[in-house]
Amino acid sequence: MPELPEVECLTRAVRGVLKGGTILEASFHRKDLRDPIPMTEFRELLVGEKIEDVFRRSKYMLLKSRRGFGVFHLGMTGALMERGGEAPEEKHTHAVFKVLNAKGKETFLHFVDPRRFGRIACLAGESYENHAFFADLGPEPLVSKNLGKHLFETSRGRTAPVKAFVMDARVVVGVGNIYASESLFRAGIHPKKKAGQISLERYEHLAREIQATLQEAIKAGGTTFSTYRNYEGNPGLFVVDLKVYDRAGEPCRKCKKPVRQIKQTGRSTFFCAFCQS
DNA sequence: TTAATCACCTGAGGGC
DNA sequence: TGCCCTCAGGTGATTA
Repeated sequence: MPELPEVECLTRAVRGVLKGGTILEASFHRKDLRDPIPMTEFRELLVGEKIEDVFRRSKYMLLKSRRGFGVFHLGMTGALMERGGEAPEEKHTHAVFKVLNAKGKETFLHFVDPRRFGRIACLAGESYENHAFFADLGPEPLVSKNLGKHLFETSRGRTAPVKAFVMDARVVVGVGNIYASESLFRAGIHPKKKAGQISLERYEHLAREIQATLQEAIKAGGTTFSTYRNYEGNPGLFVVDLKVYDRAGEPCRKCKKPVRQIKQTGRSTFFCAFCQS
């Protein structure tokens, strides 16, 4: 499932193809995903325009043209893959973009999303920061130099469990269910501990582990479960390094006691009751 | 304001 | 083999 590392890997791949290039055609095979797709506006803002940049904010990938931004979110099962032709190769191919890359070669990008939790949107103008998608977002964990202090200060007075707290994109972006469980395990913090009761020292430790976990996942090409595929259509490799996620009942990699699974705010949480307090 | 719950959606997997 | 049910989770809306 795409989280920040997967979107970062995708963004880097798409940047290599599309920055300095042009979208020649945009074909949409359905009118809506999570939201209606603004097909006409998307074509007006991006088709035929030079793509000046491709970048990521939170779990969104943005394409910048002279006239505005294309916005992609992969939701739960989304993927954007390079393909040799225009014809959909998969059942849930919802959009196909014919692209002329910066080197003058034609290629096709297919947006595939079986569960349709993804999003294709566009924004007119020169800035995106004030749009509803982005206005309330917290800092980027990979570039924030004072993430631990930020988490500590933001959490004062909060009674929500720390796992729900770090998954809140208004607090810090990009920490999804997998990496929240993994980072808390690595920092030795129990996922049910109240966010407001955790010390600055422990938040600084957690911040380091969030950053390290995300960086390692990016290096490995992202995490894969049943549906995630990267830009080339291949699975990510980070699943082999997961310490607790999806390992309920298996021995903890530190103490050998069984990893436990609980539900928190409707999500599965995996942790070691002996290593995390 | 904060926290919890629900809906959206489809495929995988288990039980019968 | 086929049907039914449950589960998975990012995000935004709704409720408490």
